[in-house]
Amino acid sequence: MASPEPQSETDPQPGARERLIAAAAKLFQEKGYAATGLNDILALANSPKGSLYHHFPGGKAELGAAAMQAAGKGMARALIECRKKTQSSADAVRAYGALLAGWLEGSAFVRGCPVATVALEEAPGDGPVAQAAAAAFDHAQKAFETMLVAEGLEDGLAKRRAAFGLAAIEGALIQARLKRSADPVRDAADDIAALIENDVTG
Amino acid sequence: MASPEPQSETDPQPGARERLIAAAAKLFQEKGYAATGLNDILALANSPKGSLYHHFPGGKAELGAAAMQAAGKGMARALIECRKKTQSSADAVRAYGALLAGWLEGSAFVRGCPVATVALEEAPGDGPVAQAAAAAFDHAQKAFETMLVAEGLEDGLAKRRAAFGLAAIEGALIQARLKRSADPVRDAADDIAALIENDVTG
Amino acid sequence: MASPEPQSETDPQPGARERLIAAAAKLFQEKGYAATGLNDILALANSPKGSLYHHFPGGKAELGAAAMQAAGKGMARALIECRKKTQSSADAVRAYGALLAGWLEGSAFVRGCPVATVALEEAPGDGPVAQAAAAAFDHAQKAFETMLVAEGLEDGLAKRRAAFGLAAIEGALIQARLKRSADPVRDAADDIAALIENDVTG
Amino acid sequence: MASPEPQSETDPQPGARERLIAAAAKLFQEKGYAATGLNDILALANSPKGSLYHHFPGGKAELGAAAMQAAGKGMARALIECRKKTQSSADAVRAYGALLAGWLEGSAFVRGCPVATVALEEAPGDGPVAQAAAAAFDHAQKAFETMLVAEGLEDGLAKRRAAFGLAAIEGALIQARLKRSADPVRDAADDIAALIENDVTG
DNA sequence: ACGTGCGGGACTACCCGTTCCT
DNA sequence: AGGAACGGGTAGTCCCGCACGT
Repeated sequence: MASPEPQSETDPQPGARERLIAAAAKLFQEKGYAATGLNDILALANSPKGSLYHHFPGGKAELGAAAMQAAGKGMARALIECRKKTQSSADAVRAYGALLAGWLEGSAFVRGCPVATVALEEAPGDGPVAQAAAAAFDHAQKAFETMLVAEGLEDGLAKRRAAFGLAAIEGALIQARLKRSADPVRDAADDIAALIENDVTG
Repeated sequence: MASPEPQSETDPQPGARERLIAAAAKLFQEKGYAATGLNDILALANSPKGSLYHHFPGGKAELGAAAMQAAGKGMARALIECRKKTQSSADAVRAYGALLAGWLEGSAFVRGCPVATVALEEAPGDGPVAQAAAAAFDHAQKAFETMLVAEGLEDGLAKRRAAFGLAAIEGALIQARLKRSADPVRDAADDIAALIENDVTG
Repeated sequence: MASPEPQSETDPQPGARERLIAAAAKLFQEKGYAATGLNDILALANSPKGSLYHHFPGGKAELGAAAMQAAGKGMARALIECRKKTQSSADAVRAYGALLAGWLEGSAFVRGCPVATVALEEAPGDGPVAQAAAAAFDHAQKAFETMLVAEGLEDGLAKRRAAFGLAAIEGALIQARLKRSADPVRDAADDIAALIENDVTG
Repeated sequence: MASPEPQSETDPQPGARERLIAAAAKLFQEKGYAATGLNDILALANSPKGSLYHHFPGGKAELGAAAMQAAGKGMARALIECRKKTQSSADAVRAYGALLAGWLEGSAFVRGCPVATVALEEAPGDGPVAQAAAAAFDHAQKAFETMLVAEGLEDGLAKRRAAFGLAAIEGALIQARLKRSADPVRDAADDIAALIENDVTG
C-alpha cells in the first residue's frame, strides 16, 4: 500500500501524510467511505486531528481522493509486476487473480478492491472522491490495455478486453467476499485469460 | 411482521412495510448503506419513525436485509422476463444488458446494482445485511444458471458461466456509473452472450 | 405484592390490571420510574399495549400512582404482620429489618424500597405519581405510629419516632443496596428498636 | 481529562468541564439520572454536545460518575464546615440538619440529596455511576466517622453512628421533599445529635 | 509552519409514550 | 381489548474550525 518511492514532491518529512493515506485506504476498502470515521483513520495512522487538516485542507473528501489515487496506482503496478513475472498477458491475468485471491484469503476476506466500494458509494455525485475513483479505475484499465497492446492486440479490442477483464475481476471480488471463497476470482481470471489467449493466437 | 393478507408477489396495495423496503432499496443503491440515513428513508417512504421500528424491530439492519432480499428477487425476475421475451439465453443476456443500460441512463447513472454497494460495505462482517446480500446474489445467480441449464448447458459449466456473467455485469455497472456511460454494461453483456453462444453451439 | 382481596371495585375480570400494577411496582423499585419503559412493564405483565390504556387512561403516570398505592399498603401490612408475630414494637422493628434484609439478599440487592426511588425522582413535581408516593409513605408511617401508640407511647413522641424510624430504614436501604450488604438495614433496625425500648420502659 | 492547572478545590474559573459537572449534579439531584436528558444538562451548562464528548468520552455515565464524586466531596465538606463552626459533633449534626433544611426550603424542595436519587436508580447495576455513588456515600460517611472519633468515640461505635446518622438524614430528606416541609430533616438531626451526645457524655 | 486541545452543532440509530381504528 | 401507526425525544458521535503554544 505504501509507496516505495520517496514521494518527495511536496512533503518535507515523510510519514504523516503517507500514513494517513494508507490508513484511509485500508479502512475504506474494508468498510467503505461513509462508514469510516475520521477518528478511525486518525487512530490507525497515529496522527492528531489537526494534522489531517494541515495536510488535507479539504478534509475527509480530499483524503479520500488521495487514497483513491494511491489505490489506482497500486492496482496498475500490481498488474505490471504480474506481467513481468510471466510469459504472456494471459498468464499475467492468471497471476493477478492468484495475487488477489491470496490477499483475500490472507485478510479473511475483509480487504477487497480499494476503489470499488468507495466508487459505488460516491458514484452518484461528482465530488473529488468520485472523480478520483474514476481516475483510479482508468489508470488501472489503461495499464491492462497497454499490456494487451504490447502483445499485439489491436487497439480497439485491447481496450474492450481491458474494460471487460477489469469489470469481471471487480465483480468476482464482490462475490468472493460475500461467499468467503477466493474461487470466483481465480475462475474469473482464468476465463479472462482464456479469452485473451484466444484473441492473441487467433 | 404478521401480514394477514396473502402478500402477493407484486404487492398490489403498497402498505407501509413495502414502501419502507422500496425506499430503502432505492437509497441504498444510490448512496450505499452507511451513507443513507433512516430519516432519508422515512421521508421517501412518507412514514413516521415509529412505523419503521414497528415493522422492523431489528432497525436499520433488518430493513437493509429485507431490501437486499427484495433486490435479489428483482434481479432474478428481470432476467427471467428477459429470457421470456427472447429466443435464446444469449439474447436474454443482451436484453438484460440493454435493460440495465436503460435504467442507468434513465436515472442519470444514479441507480446502480441494488446489492453490490451494500454488499461491499457489509462484506467484512456477518450481520444480517451481509447475509441477505449474499443470499440475494445467490438467488440471481441461480436464476442465471437455471436459464443456461434449460438451454442444454452442462451443470458445472452453467454454474461457472452464471457466476462469471453476473460478476462481469456487476463490474461493468461500477464502471458505467463512474464513466457516466452505459456502454460498459452493453459491451459486457455482448461479450458474455458471445461466450454463451459459443458454449451452446459448440 | 398482589392484593389478596378481590379488589372488585371496577375490574370485572381480575388479572390484567393487577398484573400490570405488580409488574410496574417490581420494575420501578429496581430501576426507577423514568428508566422503566412501558414495554418492559407490558412484557413482564404479558399484556398488550392497548390493554394498559384501557385500564389506565392516564397512561404511565396513572399506573405509577397505582403502583405507589399498592406499595404503600404492602409496607404497612408487612410491618403489622411483624408486630403480630412479636411481643413488642421494638421486636417488631427488628423483625421488619430482618424481613427487609432477607428481601435484599434474596434479590441480590436489586429490589429496594418500592416507593423511595420513584419518590425521589418525582418529588419536585406534584403529579399524580408524586402525590401517590407521598400518600404511600404516610400510610406506612401511620401504621408505624399506630403500633407505637398501642404500646403506650404518647401521640407526639410516637409520631416522631415513626417518622424517624421510617427515615432511618429508608436511608439504610439505600446504603445496603450500594454496599451490597444487608447489615446497614439490620443495624438501623436494631438502633431504632433500642430507641423505642428506651421510650417504652423509660 | 488532563488538566494542567492544579484543579484547586473550589475551582476559581469554571471551565466547561466544571460547568457540566455542576449542571449534571443539579439536575440529577432534582429529577434523577434517567429522567435527565443530556440536552438539559448541556443547556444548563451552556455547552455544546461536542464539549461533553471531549471532556467525558464515556458520555452520560462518565459525567454522572464525576457528578457523584463531586457531590460526595460536597457532602463531606459541608459536614466538616459545620463542625468547625460548632463546639461539638452533636451540634455539628444539628447545624448540618439546619443547613440542609435551609437548602430544601430555599429551593422549594426541588433539590434533595445529590447522591441518593441516582444511587437508587443505578443500584442494581455495577456501572461507573453506581460505583461512584457508593464511593460518594462512603466519603461522606468517613467524614462523619472521623468527626466522631475525634471527639473520643470508640472506632466501632463511631462507624455505626455515622452510618446510622447518614441513613436517617437521607431518609428524612426523602420525607421532607414529599411533605414539602423541612421538619423531618431538623427532627432527624436532633434525634441523631441526642444519640451522639449520649454516647459522648456516657 | 506545524500540531493540538477544546469547542460547535448537526445528525445518527434507536425507541419511547401515546393515540387511532378496528 | 388490540395491533398499527405516530412523531418527538434519547444518547451518542460525527466531521469540522477556531485559537492557542510551540
